[in-house]
Amino acid sequence: MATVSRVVNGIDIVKPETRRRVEAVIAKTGYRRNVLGRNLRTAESRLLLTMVPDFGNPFYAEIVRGIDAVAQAEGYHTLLADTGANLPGERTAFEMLHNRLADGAICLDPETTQRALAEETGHLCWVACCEFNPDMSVPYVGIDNEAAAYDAVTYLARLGRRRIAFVTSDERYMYARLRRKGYLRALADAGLEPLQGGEVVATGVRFEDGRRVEAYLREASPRPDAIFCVSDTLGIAAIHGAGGIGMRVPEDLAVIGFDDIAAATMIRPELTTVRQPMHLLGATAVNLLLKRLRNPRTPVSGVVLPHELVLRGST
Amino acid sequence: MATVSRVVNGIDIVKPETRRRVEAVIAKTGYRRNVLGRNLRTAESRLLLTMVPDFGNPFYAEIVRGIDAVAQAEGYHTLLADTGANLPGERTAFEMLHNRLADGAICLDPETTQRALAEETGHLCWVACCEFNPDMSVPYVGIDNEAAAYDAVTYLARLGRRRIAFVTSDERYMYARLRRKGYLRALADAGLEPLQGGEVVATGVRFEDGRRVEAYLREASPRPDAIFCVSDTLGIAAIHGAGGIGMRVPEDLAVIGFDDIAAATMIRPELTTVRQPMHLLGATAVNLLLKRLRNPRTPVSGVVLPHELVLRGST
DNA sequence: TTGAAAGCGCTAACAT
DNA sequence: ATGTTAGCGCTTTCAA
Repeated sequence: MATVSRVVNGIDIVKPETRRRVEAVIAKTGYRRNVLGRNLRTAESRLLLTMVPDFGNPFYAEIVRGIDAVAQAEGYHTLLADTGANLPGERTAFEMLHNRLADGAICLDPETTQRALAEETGHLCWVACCEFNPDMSVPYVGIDNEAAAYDAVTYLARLGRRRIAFVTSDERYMYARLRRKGYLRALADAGLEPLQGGEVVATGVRFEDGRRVEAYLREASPRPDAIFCVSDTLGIAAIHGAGGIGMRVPEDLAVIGFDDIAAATMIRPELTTVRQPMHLLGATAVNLLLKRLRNPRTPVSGVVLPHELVLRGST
Repeated sequence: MATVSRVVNGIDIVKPETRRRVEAVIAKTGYRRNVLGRNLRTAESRLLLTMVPDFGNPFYAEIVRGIDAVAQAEGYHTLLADTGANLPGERTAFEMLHNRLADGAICLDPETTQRALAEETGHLCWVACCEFNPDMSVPYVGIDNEAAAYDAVTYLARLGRRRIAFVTSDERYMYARLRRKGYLRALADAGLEPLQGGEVVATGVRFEDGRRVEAYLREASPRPDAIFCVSDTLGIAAIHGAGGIGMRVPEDLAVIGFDDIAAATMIRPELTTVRQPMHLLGATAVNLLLKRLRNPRTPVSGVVLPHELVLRGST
């Protein structure tokens, strides 16, 4: 039994002849070691969990690819949990960490949920990605959302736009709150007033949620001459909605989105947006996590990655 | 120890007084049973795996929601594995089944990979969703892809279109092969010849892969007057590409996609497409899986769900 | 109704 | 270099 274990784990104090024999039997019987037993014994699974608030948001896809690429290279498996952006869903995922079903997790969930959990999780090993709160004593990686929004809105103001609307969604997300802050600061610095009634709250960032934006455009008075959205999906909806009521983009309405998902260049006009380094965001998150996993005493650290305003036809 | 186990599992031969005491201690000490130990003992995890070939394809999102909804209602957890549509990725996921880390799986991977695995998997419990081969002796749920494609192309022909192009992608997917078959049969029945050079093979079905479609449109000679795509993402790219070379949709080019993802109604013109009952597809898959899990001797069965041609502005 | 004991499959320490 | 033993945390007989 012990020798088989050594062979399976590649511990090389086994005599070649013995190893050969063991391998032969393994091949013949189709034996496979039960990972459950191993995990129970070693209290390690070499499995990482990615907690995604909404599987349907294309923004997360590229991040997940970044995560998977690094994790795989480091000999870890990855699995995704769709938490539905709520506490019970996240708790379920953390349960798996407690049970040592997974060694660590990367959490993309709203900052509010993260905070609620940070108190319960004790010593569990996880990092925050995209959504984070520097005060939370959890390692994180993300961008400077306020600065990014500031850049986008300032650009609109420089273009001469005066009535700049703002489309946000679920403000349980820190990123949404910060982008609003950046929006307001940019307005102030440009000497502009927030547009009356120009703060639109969508129910989420799925394409479907963009209907709310279209409704706003239809009814707005005064009409905006520019619109900054916290997500590309919403920005695309804004362009669609503008078309529906005969507003021309960008002549009558300039639109800026956020993320730079693939669909942003599949519409007309193409969407100006703030690009996030999604792949790198995911890759960095895993590296942070692995560092802590290998040495739990590694001090908590945060990484802020650069964003980039990508100019296209919608402005 | 045994009594605690009884309390935790809600076995009600425990004296109320004892139960109360146990619960008090549990609350005080923050004890939580280790699921790994339990799984090892019971050889059951109450966890289901969904194997997704490409996390970035929005088509899968709604299916996954259907899966999660039913699974949760039945007391199962679900986790997603991004297999990358390749054998090693899928094998890794199946490994988890072997290890009893999960009880069963729903597989959305290409039929070719599925088939390769069906031979290795032995008695593992899994079902095929969307992608399936009725001859494989694995339970499945999907739509009639050939008939659906036939309907779409026949509709184009009835519209008077004569030069109907076909955009497909990765033909490791059975659905792609079947849709091509439906396309060809519809042409034949309408007395049309396949358009010369009008079969475009994209590298995948992501938005990015749509560039291939745009290139085709730019260079095609003769130009098509209609185009049927095996995916909405590709259909959206076709509309985008048409705009880039001054072709009007639908006047110069009618476009039909496949799936009815949310983005289909976020572009102009909106995309005519073949709708799949995604939520139901996922829900049915779980039910099939659960039936087998509860009684492994349940005969292998297949379910074919109805599709629907949704008419919009692109035709 | 409760407790004691065995064992799920594995790995790590120890003894050979 | 190999085998023996103990024990990871749980559930499930079996006895009390």
